[in-house]
Amino acid sequence: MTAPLHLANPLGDRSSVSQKTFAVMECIGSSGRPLTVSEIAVLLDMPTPTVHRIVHQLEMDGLLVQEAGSRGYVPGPRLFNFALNVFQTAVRHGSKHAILERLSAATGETCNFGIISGGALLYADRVEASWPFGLRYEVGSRVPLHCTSMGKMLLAHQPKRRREHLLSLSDLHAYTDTTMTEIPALEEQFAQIRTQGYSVDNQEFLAGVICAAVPVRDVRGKVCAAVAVSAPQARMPMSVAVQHVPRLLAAAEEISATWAMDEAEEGEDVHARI
Amino acid sequence: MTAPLHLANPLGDRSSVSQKTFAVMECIGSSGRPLTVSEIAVLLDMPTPTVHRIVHQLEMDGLLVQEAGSRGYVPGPRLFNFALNVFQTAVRHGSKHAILERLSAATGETCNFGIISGGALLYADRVEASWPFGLRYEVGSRVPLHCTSMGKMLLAHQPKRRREHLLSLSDLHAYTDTTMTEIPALEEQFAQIRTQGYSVDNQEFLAGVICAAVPVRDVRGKVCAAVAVSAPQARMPMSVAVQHVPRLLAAAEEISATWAMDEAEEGEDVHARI
DNA sequence: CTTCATATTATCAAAATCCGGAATGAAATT
DNA sequence: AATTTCATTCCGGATTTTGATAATATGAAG
Repeated sequence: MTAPLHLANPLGDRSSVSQKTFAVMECIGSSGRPLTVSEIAVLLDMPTPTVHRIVHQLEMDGLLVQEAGSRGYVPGPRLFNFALNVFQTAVRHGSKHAILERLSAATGETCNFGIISGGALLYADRVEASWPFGLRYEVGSRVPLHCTSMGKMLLAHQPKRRREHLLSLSDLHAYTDTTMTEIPALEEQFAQIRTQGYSVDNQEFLAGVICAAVPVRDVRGKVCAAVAVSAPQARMPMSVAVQHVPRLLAAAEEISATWAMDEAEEGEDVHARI
Repeated sequence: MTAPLHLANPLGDRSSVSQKTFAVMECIGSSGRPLTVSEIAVLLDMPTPTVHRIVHQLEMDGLLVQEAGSRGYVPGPRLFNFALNVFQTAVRHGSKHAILERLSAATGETCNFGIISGGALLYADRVEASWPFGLRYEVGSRVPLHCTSMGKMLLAHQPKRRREHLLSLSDLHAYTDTTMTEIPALEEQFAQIRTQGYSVDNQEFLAGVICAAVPVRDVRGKVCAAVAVSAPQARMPMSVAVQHVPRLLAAAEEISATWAMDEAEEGEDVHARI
């Protein structure tokens, strides 16, 4: 429970069966070729009997099939079908991504869209600037809430109760010497964030990296996500970051608008759609 | 172990955690809209706490995310990425499908590609004839081995040991009055199938349905899959079905040829590809 | 603002599953 | 035929899973 959430789990935990099972499917999916039981065992560093059990189960479920002739396994029909369905729901995702791309083009920097997920900030979408810049926090990564611009923005707009809960899950680790680790100081900043309408990260998580974030509101006006721009200080000092805020706000507004459209499509009974 | 495999499990067993977990993901994927914990519980007929636990775990793993604002969950970035990978491996699958389409056009009937999977015959691919014909065994379905043309073809070419094992798993259920349920009679037919190079199903599984199948061989010449044509007897009496055999053989040969191409691409160290 | 109905999340002891080393069996390679 | 590699089965101890119950949060209605 007091899990070390510091950074994103790079390949996922593997403590539960489900996690191991998904890891096996992911492994086969990303390799793009038939994999044998023992190859999977090596790639995932798991005991052979365990992999065998999982693969066998997945075969019984129609999720994997043995490539005709060879000994390797490939995604089965049911998995293709599942992948297709997941993909079709991506249209919603699409319009948001396009907005981020325009924002990135306008600012010339990397732009992110984040939400709170699992007690941390999840990079739900991102568009990289074309600049050569080593640091890569990919989509799906999780970063701490208390020392990132999007994290602080979202914390600032949580109900007090939930904010306290979220902060209690964190150890408020000091990643750099500007990281804020005291709750009173953070609360003071949250108030300021609510007033000024944007938040910044002045190298509080990664030395040399500056970010600025604005809130994204849902149909009812509640803050539910954030949009941010990030870049090395050398290229984007704080004064420049702040100048991007109006553009960020415009993009956030556009994203909110896409949700209003979604809303119109819905409204049926649960059973009607399946 | 003595599982009733008669027909395909329509929505999959749900005895293990992994199966339940996948069912939850599948449910969200196929609904195409955000689903809440309790909606999922209703749809899958599972206890709410169980669904809650699974969803929470999936959220932690980055596979699901809570749709900004709402309480419903949608596929997360990691799941999109996975779906993309699974899809990319479909190109390989693609060439086989094109061959089946040509075969279906040439014969004017529904054509299938099947393999043995999980002790039954799995429809790994199929192309439907445009004729109006109610019966639909979709891709991913499993049918018995002992009373289908593809099943008998594949059984006939298994090593004796494995064939005995596969038959022992089956209860040799009599689906129609032409179904063969005696091992000696089946063995006799297997010998005939090996000699004549094709197998037929004379309404042994479904009354009124005729099928003919030929073997597909892997690079080393071993039989590893089957191609079949099927249609209602009214349209395709046995005499007509047998006339399609040369076309079937040609298609099987084409499919084998695509594997020879695959083979050329492979041959690297396991670690090189991930 | 308070109350009520509904949905979500936490708890916990019993029960079932999972685990993986070791042994065995099958198949490819030399 | 011998050798090596890979796949599969076994099995009892350890860990996880389970789901009824209860506490809590949310949102609507009064």
